[in-house]
Amino acid sequence: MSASTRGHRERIVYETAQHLRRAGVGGTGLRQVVADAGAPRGSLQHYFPGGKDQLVGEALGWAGTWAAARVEHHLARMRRPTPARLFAAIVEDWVADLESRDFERGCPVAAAVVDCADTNDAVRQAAASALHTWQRPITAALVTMGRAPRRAQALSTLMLCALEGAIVIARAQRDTAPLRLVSRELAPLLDA
Amino acid sequence: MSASTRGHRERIVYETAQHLRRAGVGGTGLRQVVADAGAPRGSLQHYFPGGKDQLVGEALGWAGTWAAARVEHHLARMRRPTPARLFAAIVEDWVADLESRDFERGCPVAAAVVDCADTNDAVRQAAASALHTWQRPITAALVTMGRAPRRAQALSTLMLCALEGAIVIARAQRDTAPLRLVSRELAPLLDA
DNA sequence: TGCCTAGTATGACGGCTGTCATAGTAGCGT
DNA sequence: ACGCTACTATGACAGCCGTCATACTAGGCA
Repeated sequence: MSASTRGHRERIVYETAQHLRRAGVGGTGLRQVVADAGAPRGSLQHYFPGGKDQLVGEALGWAGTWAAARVEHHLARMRRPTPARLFAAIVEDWVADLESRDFERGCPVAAAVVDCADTNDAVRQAAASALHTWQRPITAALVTMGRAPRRAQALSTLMLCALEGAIVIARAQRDTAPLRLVSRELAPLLDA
Repeated sequence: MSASTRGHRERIVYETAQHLRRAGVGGTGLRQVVADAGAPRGSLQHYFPGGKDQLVGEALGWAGTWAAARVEHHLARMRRPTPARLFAAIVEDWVADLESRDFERGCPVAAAVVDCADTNDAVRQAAASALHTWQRPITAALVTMGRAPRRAQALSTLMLCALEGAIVIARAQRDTAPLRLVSRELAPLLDA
């Protein structure tokens, strides 16, 4: 397996995730994905014999892993981390992304859930798994900050709910104010 | 305009909204919509010359109006309303809907944003407008409960963000726990 | 009676979708 | 040199999509 071919596979997964963020599952065409990835069309049936479902599933897996890595990244950079500061850092990532790309892209997990939760259980499970991958390091960090495990779980769930909803509303309004608002409003509750 | 034909138009709009909730914009086929609405296909180009965009826009408008009516309904039934109690009532609507329909349907506004925010500005504006229609009575109610206008606006935004995100996550996990959680966790903050 | 409008019916159109069958190439191990 | 594997290439397939053109029916109104 040469380096370039492995590159093809990874680039297809990455590009799929980006397409999901822009147009959802139904709006993501596989021909367009491989074209944007600079990969040959034949790679699709070679690397993803499970078809679109497999590809979308891997894209969600990649997104979850990436999001978890961002959480770790923020934690590593903080001198005195608190739940609210962690949340603010995650939110700031999204503010920057939305503003720099003109609200083009949302969360791929939300896109998959909205399009497939009722019609495609494999994709729904992949979305749930990605969410879990994302939430786990947040919960763990809150525990190290002194919260009881149950409490940490509740607070990280609250963070993700507020964040996902704020992303949707921010894109609808083309305004990042909702994101900043949830970060600010939840801060005292998170650090209490 | 006879009663039955007006019924056709309204039923098409309603059925479109329900399809949006299940499969998003891309997954909603117009032939299927009119079939489920019990309406003739010809009604589509007669009532909605603007095509799918117009239809989706009207479906979002209907959804926003319906949601606002639910808010008023809850307020009318409460003896001593508080922000947290209003939020709990709205959340309970969604818990009941998700549980009774096996997590089939989410929020049509979120579906439209996720699928079209980048590719279809008319639909995006309709979604923003529906959100506004929904939020307005909430904000107004918070003002009558004694919050300053700015504060009421912030709190109602927080409510909708947490709610929309919790719906997405609940559908991913097929579990209404996130909805109940945001209702419980935000209560002290809302009623503070 | 006769027009005019509202609503319905139906078929066709081009385009895009995911999937599959088939054939081809490159390169490495033996 | 041979064969095997990894990967690429390409065309065809059926199916659904939104849209449009065209023609039909019924009912009110003059």
